[in-house]
Amino acid sequence: MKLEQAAKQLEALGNPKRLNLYRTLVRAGEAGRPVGYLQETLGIAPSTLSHHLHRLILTGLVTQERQATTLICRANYPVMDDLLGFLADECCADAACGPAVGEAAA
Amino acid sequence: MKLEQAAKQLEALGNPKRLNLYRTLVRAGEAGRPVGYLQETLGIAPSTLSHHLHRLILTGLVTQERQATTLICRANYPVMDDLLGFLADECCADAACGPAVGEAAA
DNA sequence: CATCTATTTCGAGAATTTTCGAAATAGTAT
DNA sequence: ATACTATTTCGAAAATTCTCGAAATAGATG
Repeated sequence: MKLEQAAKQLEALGNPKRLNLYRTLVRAGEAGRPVGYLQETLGIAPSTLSHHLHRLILTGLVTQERQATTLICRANYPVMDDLLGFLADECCADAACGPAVGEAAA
Repeated sequence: MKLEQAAKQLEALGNPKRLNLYRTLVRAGEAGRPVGYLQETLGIAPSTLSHHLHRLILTGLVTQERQATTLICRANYPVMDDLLGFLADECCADAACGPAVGEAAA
């Protein structure tokens, strides 16, 4: 996985509307969801949804399959797994990777 | 983890320069890296780097610690883990998808 | 205090994204 | 072919992001 592509995918997910859309598909699983259903559920204009969907599809995160006049959208799990792997993979690759205790803003 | 915050974090990572920056920190581990080192490594103007760093810090993905005049930057692993969890968590929650049935939040 | 290094803030121009309505296209059925 | 539903493409306005140089700030040291 190249950095450029990972960035594209993260950018695609980094918009609330698109993330919500993608999550809906992730939860839908193999069944997928038709574009029309997504449009009603998310409450955005058809042209706007189409635009967002297109971006998700370009990155490979979502696929579509035609069923008559309806387009079924599905989350592409392997692509998501690759992306998650990319993020987690090189943890501490350049250091002695200890247990990473969280001094986070708790 | 709220959708809005996850989107912010993904958006922060969804820029090649920032993703590269973040990856450098992830690989650096607990040692972290000083801003100046990052600036040279990534080859961008100090003000630009500062801007990107600020965005990463706002989302919680990166933390800073002062050491004299130098600022050490570190990846905040727990935050990344939360984000990865958010993405993977609800896989197929609305479908028959095997073992992913621990969800009571939604 | 003057000065040096490290980093951020300010201000602004260029590029990109987001949004939507209107019009176009894909597919089905009559 | 005509009509109908589902979805995309086009065109354009508003908002946001990205970038950098110049000036400002934080902290250490002489």
